[in-house]
This record gives sequence, C-alpha cells and structure tokens, in this order.
Amino acid sequence: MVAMDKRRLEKLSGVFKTLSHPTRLWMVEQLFGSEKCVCEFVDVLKLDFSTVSKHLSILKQAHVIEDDKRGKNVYYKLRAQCIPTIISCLENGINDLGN
Amino acid sequence: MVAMDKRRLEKLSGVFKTLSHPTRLWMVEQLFGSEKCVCEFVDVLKLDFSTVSKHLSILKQAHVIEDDKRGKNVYYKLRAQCIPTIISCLENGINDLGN
DNA sequence: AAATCATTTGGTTATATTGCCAAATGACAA
DNA sequence: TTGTCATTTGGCAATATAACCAAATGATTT
Repeated sequence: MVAMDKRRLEKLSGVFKTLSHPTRLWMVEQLFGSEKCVCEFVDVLKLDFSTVSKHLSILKQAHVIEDDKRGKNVYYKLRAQCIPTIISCLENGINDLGN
Repeated sequence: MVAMDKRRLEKLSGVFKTLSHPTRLWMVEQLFGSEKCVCEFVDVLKLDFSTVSKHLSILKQAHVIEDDKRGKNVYYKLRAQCIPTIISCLENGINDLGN
C-alpha cells in the first residue's frame, strides 16, 4: 500500500464506514428528498435522543450530511449528492448477482 | 424504519462495511484491473497471511469479490463491477466539498 | 432571569472488529 | 505416502463501536 495512498484510503474508507450502519444508512435515505430535524428521527426510530444525535454527528463529520440550526431545532440535509447514485448503483449491481 | 426495509438496509450497509477498512479498500482497488492471488497481497501489505485471507473472505461474503482456486493458489477478482464507479463518484463528490 | 425545549457531550457497559499466532486443510511434488 | 506450499480456520488480546442514562449546552419563551 503506497504511502501516498494512505490518507486517501483512510478518508474514503471512513466515508464507507459512516454508511455501514443500517440506522445511519436509513437516515441518509430519509434526507434524499428533504431535510429533517433530529426529533423527527427520534420519533420514528425510537432510539434515545443521544443515540440519534451521535449517528447524525458521525455522518456530518464525514461530510455526508450537514446541519442547519434554526430556532430550537437542528435540521440535517444531504451534502454528498452522490450517495443516491451510489446506492442504486450498488443495489442494481450486487443484488442481482446471486445473493 | 419500516420493517420491509430492514433486510435491505442490513445488506446494503453490510456492503459498505466491507469497504470501510483501508486495507480492504486498497485490495479491492488492486483488483480493478486484474486478479491477484493471496500471496501477492501478503507480499506488499506485510500483514500476516491469516489477516489478509480474512479480509478477502469478508469481501467475498459480501459478493464484492470472488475467488478462483487454481493449483496451489487462490486468485481473487472483482465481482461487483460498480465499485470503481462508486469510488470515483465519492471522490469527486466529497473531496471537493470542504476537506 | 428562570423555565423549558431540542440537542449534544460524557460516561459506562455490551458487543464487534482487527491482528497475530498456531493448528488444520487441500492441492501438488517428490 | 510423505513433504511442502498456499491458504483458511480457531482462538486470544487489544481496540473500536453502539446504545443507554445522566448531565451540560444553547436558544427560545415566560
């Protein structure tokens, strides 16, 4: 593994890592169409507020989503516009191949 | 998270998980052009044979790569042809956005 | 200024992942 | 059939991740 690649690989694999949890992936998909605030996720997921907030923060750190504080709420929206493409690409590619 | 989605999300996030380790991601990229046998990876990575073998096995289970035993060696090649696209998609998308 | 609401942060425990070593397997070679 | 080479499997210790609870923060509302 050439040293020059190391930083790049860590960053890229880090993005994949943020998408490697079902809950986070679901949250990202919910943001495809429109922004959502933390409490909306909490309502549906029935996970602790802190758990949801931490998941969102992980996605934010990787620049997959971004936040926007307005009034009492924090709204999250998709930042990495390539994710929808990536997901359908993967689903078409891998799901077909025998599972 | 609608129950119907659960299986799909687990499978999809599972694929991301296999790509979420720098060494595995590097190995996948090495397979873009041509197949490689386990020992070739061991030589370059300087990790234990068992470590490399386990990484490859994780990628294989997710159908990202597949193996082909020939003679004394096991050759691995890319199975999910969408991965190169996904990686460049991500690199163009996320790297540009602020660091 | 105090109370309240939405969210984040810190701490803890349970579980998962990674890497090494040693031992098992499965060809092929002698 | 014994030995050797390439790889896989099992087991263990170290580290990382995920979920919860409790406490802290920050912005409104009273």
